[in-house]
Amino acid sequence: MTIGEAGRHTGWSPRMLRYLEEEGLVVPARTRAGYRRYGIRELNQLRTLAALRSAFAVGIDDLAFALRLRRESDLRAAVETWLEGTTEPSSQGVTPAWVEWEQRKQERLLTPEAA
Amino acid sequence: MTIGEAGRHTGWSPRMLRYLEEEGLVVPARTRAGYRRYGIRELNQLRTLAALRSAFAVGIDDLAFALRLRRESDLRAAVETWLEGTTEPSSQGVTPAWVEWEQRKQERLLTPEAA
DNA sequence: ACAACCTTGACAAAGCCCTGGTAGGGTTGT
DNA sequence: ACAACCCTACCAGGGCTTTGTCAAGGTTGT
Repeated sequence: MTIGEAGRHTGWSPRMLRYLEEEGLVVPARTRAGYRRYGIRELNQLRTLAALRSAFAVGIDDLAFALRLRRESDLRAAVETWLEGTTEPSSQGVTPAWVEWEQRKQERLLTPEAA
Repeated sequence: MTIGEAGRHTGWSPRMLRYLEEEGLVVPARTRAGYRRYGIRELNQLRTLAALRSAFAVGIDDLAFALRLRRESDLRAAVETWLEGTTEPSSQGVTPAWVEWEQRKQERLLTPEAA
């Protein structure tokens, strides 16, 4: 299935399909001559992507970031630790020791040169 | 610790601290008169945030999305399922049945009105 | 009381994201 | 061989993000 056909089946313009490939979100195989070849798998990705966007107002850059999170484990660890620091309820005035400890963990993650 | 002091300690401008609050990334408590009150917890969040940005080139919107992922479980499930469809190795020409099945899972997640 | 700080709200410039279009050239099925 | 399609590379414009600045007014420590 060529890029034009894929576009007609999914509602994306060829231009956008090339853009999505550039962003690493939907990367089709190529023929020997360089033509993009979309299969069932890619079609489903494209339809799902469109649905995600309209149902949750998720941007392309957001999905790209989610991909980065899956691929770069350092980044994932740092972000997760930061999220913990953000989401934990945190008592009002006092700062319990474990909070400090959590935050230290972040600093360690973010300064790899201290090895 | 007031917004100005927090800024001096972390390198953020007061303007940016208000912006970060607006985005839900670092939300300080308030005094009865409405002044923002930054504690150790917030200072650490701010420093870590700056480090994340410069070490991994992560945008503020990216972190905001990570927060959304943590809070909205529907969104998280949909994105994770989509990621699986994207990252799985996928054999060349044929489309094994389990891929179809995976993709169906996504469609189910994205059409809640089909209940 | 007064200086120094805080509040919200608005405007604005620089820059990036998204998307379309166009130009010049290669591939393919009939 | 020809029409219809695909490729890459570039420019462009509307919209959003990021950040600063200014205005008019409230709070606070000395």
